[in-house]
Amino acid sequence: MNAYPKITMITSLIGDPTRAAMLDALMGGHALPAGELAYIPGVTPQTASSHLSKLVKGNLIAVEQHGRHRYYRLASQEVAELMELISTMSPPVQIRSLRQSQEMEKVRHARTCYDHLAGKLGVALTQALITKGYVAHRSETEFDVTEQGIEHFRSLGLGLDLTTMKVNRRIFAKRCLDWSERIHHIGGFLGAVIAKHFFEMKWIVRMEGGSRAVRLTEEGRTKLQALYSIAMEDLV
Amino acid sequence: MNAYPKITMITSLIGDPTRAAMLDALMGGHALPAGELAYIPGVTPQTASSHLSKLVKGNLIAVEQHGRHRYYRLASQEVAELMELISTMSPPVQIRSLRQSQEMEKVRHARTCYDHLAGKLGVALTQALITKGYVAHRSETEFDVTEQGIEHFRSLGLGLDLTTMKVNRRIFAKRCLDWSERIHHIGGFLGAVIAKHFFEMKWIVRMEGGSRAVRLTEEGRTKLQALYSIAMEDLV
DNA sequence: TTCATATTTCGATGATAATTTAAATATGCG
DNA sequence: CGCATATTTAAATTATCATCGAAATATGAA
Repeated sequence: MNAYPKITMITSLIGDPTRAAMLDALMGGHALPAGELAYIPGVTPQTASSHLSKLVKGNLIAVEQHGRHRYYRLASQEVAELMELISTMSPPVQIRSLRQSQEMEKVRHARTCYDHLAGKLGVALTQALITKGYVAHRSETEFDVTEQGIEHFRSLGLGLDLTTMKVNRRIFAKRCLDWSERIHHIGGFLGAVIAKHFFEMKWIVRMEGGSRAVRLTEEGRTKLQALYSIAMEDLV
Repeated sequence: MNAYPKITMITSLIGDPTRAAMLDALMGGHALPAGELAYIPGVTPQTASSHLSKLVKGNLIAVEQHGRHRYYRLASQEVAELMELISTMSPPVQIRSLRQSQEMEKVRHARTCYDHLAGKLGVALTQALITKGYVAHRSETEFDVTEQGIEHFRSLGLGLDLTTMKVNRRIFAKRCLDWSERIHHIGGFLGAVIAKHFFEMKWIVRMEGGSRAVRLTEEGRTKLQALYSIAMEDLV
C-alpha cells in the first residue's frame, strides 16, 4: 500500500550531533525536560527547542506537558532498538580528555538501555541468570525463562504475571546486543521489569548529569553477590 | 573495550538524499560502477565521487577496481539489514509524477533485497512455500525448512549442502520484514540461494535503469504457477 | 604515442540548516 | 496582579557541505 519510504527522514534527524546527543540521553529511559536536553549537548534552549520539534515531527520522540515543563521521551521501543543497533555498527569515538574518559568508563560500566540494564552490569547479570539456570538462550534473538527462573522471579517479588507466563511457557525476553561489550543481554519486557525492580529496591541509582550511567549501591552490591554470586571484580 | 560509539558517522552518511539513493541502488545486490551511481541520483561524476569516497571511509560500501571502472558494493550484509530496518520505520514518500509512480509500482511488485527476493513476489513466494509445507515459521525472526522442503529444494537443483542442513535440521533462513508489504519474507542464506537460482534459470531478470526492480519472465510465470500455484493475480 | 573513457582532486559557489540574539507565550508562585 | 522560570517563535547570522566547473590521473583502445 505504501510508496517508497523516505529513509533520509530518520537518518538525517539522527545524523546531527546535537540531536544524537539528545536521543542518547533519552535512551536512559527517563523523560527529560527541554532545558536538560539543551544542557546535555551544550546548546542554548532556543536551539534545543528547534531540534526537539523536528524530532517530534519525525516521530522519533514524543512530548508530554507537565505544568510549565515539557518532558520529552523516545517515541517507541523501536527507536531505542534502532539507536542501539546503529551503535553496534558505529566506530568508537576517540577520547580526548580525562573527563571524557571517565564518563565513558561509567557508561560502559553500567547504564540503562531505554528501559533495561546494559553495560558490564547488564551483561554480568544476564550471564549469572544463565549460569543459575533461570534463563536460557532460546534463539538468535530471544531468551527463555525456565521453571526455576519463574520461581526465582516470583520470590524476588517482581510482580510478573506468572499465569500468563506459564501459558505459552515463554516470556518476551529479547536479546539486546550491547555496543560496549558486544555481548547480548536481557532486554524486552523481562529486562524492563528487572531494571524497574532494581531501581525500586535502590540496588542501583542514576548518576547525576543526565547521562545513561547508573551506580550500584552498597545494598545492591550485597544483593548481587548473594543472589547471583556477582562479585565487583566481574564488573571491572 | 570500546569507547562511546559515534553514531552520527553512519546516520549522517545515510542522511543525505544522494547517498541514500546510491545505497538503495546497491541494495539490489549488484556492484555498480561510479558512473552509474552518479546517473541514478542524477548528479555529476565529481559529486558522486565525493559521496562514494565518504561512504567507503565510513565502511558502508566497498570498492573493487576492474580496469578503469571502479565497482562499488555494500560493505556487508549488516548494512543492508540496517537500510531495510530503517525503511520499515520511515514514512512513505508522496508521489508527484506518473513516472515516479510507475517506478514505485515496479519496485513494490518485485525487487531484490541485497541478495534475496522481496516485494510482492518475495512475499507471495514465501507464503506459497509455507502453504506447500516446505518452510515453517520457527520464531520471531527465523524460518525452518521442513523435510519436504529439503526434498523440494533438492529436486530444484539449488545446490544446497543437504547434509549440513540435516545435521541441525535448520537452515539459516532469516525472516526479513518488507517495507512495502509489511510482511516477512525469506532472507538469509536460503533466500540468497533461491534468488540466485531464479536468476540462473532466467525466471526473473533485472530491469534496466539500475534500480532494484526485477521482472518475471514468461518462463518464470509458468514455473511459479506449476511449482507453487502462484498466479499473476497474486502479484497485483 | 595519441585519443577516448572512467574517475578523482581541487577550488569556488551556493544552498541548506544549525545557531544566536531578541522577543513572545505560557505557567507557577507570592 | 507582578515577577521569575520554562519554553517557543521569529529574524538574522554563520557554518557546513553538497554541488559543479576545471583540471589531473589512470586505464584501455587505436
